Amino acid sequence: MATTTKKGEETKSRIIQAAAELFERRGYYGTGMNEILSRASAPKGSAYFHFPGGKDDVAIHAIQFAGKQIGDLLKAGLAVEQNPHKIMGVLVGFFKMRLVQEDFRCGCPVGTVGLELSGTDSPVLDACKSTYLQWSQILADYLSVHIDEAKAGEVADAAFSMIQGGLMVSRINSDLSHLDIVEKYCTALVVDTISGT
Amino acid sequence: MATTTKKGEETKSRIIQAAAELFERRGYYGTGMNEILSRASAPKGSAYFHFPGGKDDVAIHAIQFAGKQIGDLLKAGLAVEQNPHKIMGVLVGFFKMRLVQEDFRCGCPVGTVGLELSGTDSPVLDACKSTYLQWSQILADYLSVHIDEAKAGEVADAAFSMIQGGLMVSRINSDLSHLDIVEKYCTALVVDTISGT
DNA sequence: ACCTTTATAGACCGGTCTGTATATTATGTC
DNA sequence: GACATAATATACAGACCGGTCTATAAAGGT
Repeated sequence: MATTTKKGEETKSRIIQAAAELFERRGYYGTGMNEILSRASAPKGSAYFHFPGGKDDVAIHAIQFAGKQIGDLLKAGLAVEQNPHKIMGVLVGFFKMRLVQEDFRCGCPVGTVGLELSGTDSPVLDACKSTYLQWSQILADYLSVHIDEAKAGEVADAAFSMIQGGLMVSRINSDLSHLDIVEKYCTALVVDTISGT
Repeated sequence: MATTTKKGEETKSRIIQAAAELFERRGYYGTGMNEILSRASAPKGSAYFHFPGGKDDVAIHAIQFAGKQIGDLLKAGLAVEQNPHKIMGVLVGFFKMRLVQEDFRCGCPVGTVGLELSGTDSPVLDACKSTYLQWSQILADYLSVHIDEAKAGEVADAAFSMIQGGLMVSRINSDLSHLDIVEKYCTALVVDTISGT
């Protein structure tokens, strides 16, 4: 009786992964269920079996999946690089690599969907919000080792906003220069803060 | 033999305005022609008469319209406030007001559409790019009065990215705090740059 | 007033959207 | 192997998509 089968779980995660990629590229409204399923090589019946809540259900899982993935990469990067002078280079460098690798068709897996749904009460938007919160917290935790907690949260939010903005503008312009500049001033912000200006 | 009528121009601009509002709220894919026309109280025949290029044609005009509108407001704000310590407060304050007034359902009329179409060769994306360029240039021109031109361009791009990022994050979170922090650090950036740190 | 052009009006087209229904096939337990 | 359930497969439904078409109405020039 029961217990989910291995094949079922694989199909489910294939759908989530395909959805995450497409939502990141073209947003919520620009991505169709049929396209997701075609990319995941899964039939419609499987989708609505694994995700009875429909497109929203898929989108929530996709956002959470992508959010955790990037969150883990951020944590890993921060753990490796202890030098505050270089830490922003690591973070921004990670996003620059993503941009180039995917020909500026992706960047942040949350931003586009979040903007499209902003101001609504969609549960998908809630998933976007909590993903942002997670990422900010990771950065704040790192900074709180060097400075007091309140200041760390503020600087983390500032750096997070800057990176998000640079990522968006660079992506739209198909040009890394904005992200380069953000990296530079973000580094200055962190260094100045830690050295106590 | 020719000369466009007044009524025609009014319909056309009503369509552009309705489109600009909807594209800003829900992006390119989330906005339908029928919805635009219903909001503009215009029939389909008028739309495809004034915009033979279809949805893309409407979107380009909408982006350009909204871009010029905001550009003019930026110019006006910068002209009134000559104190560099306050200038970022003026700019960010303008966007904060927009967010609150529209219940976080709008923010930047270019960002969402730009992200959805990023990495494509859509002419709509081109309109987004050149709008961003215009805005950056306005800010750079203001700063170049106080500092040399190269530095002004760089700082303008940094401030522009920061504001865009804060605007996006604040909009998604339905919370002005990120934009508040961005305003603070953006002011510091401009002041430090002008005073020559 | 007449006639050309501009503009409006909306029915209509093929296609795609999300989601449902139902039949069939794997899968795991006993 | 029998049996229940997990999972797949696909046809289908109704709404909506962007866009075309033709007919009609308003406006301007002479």
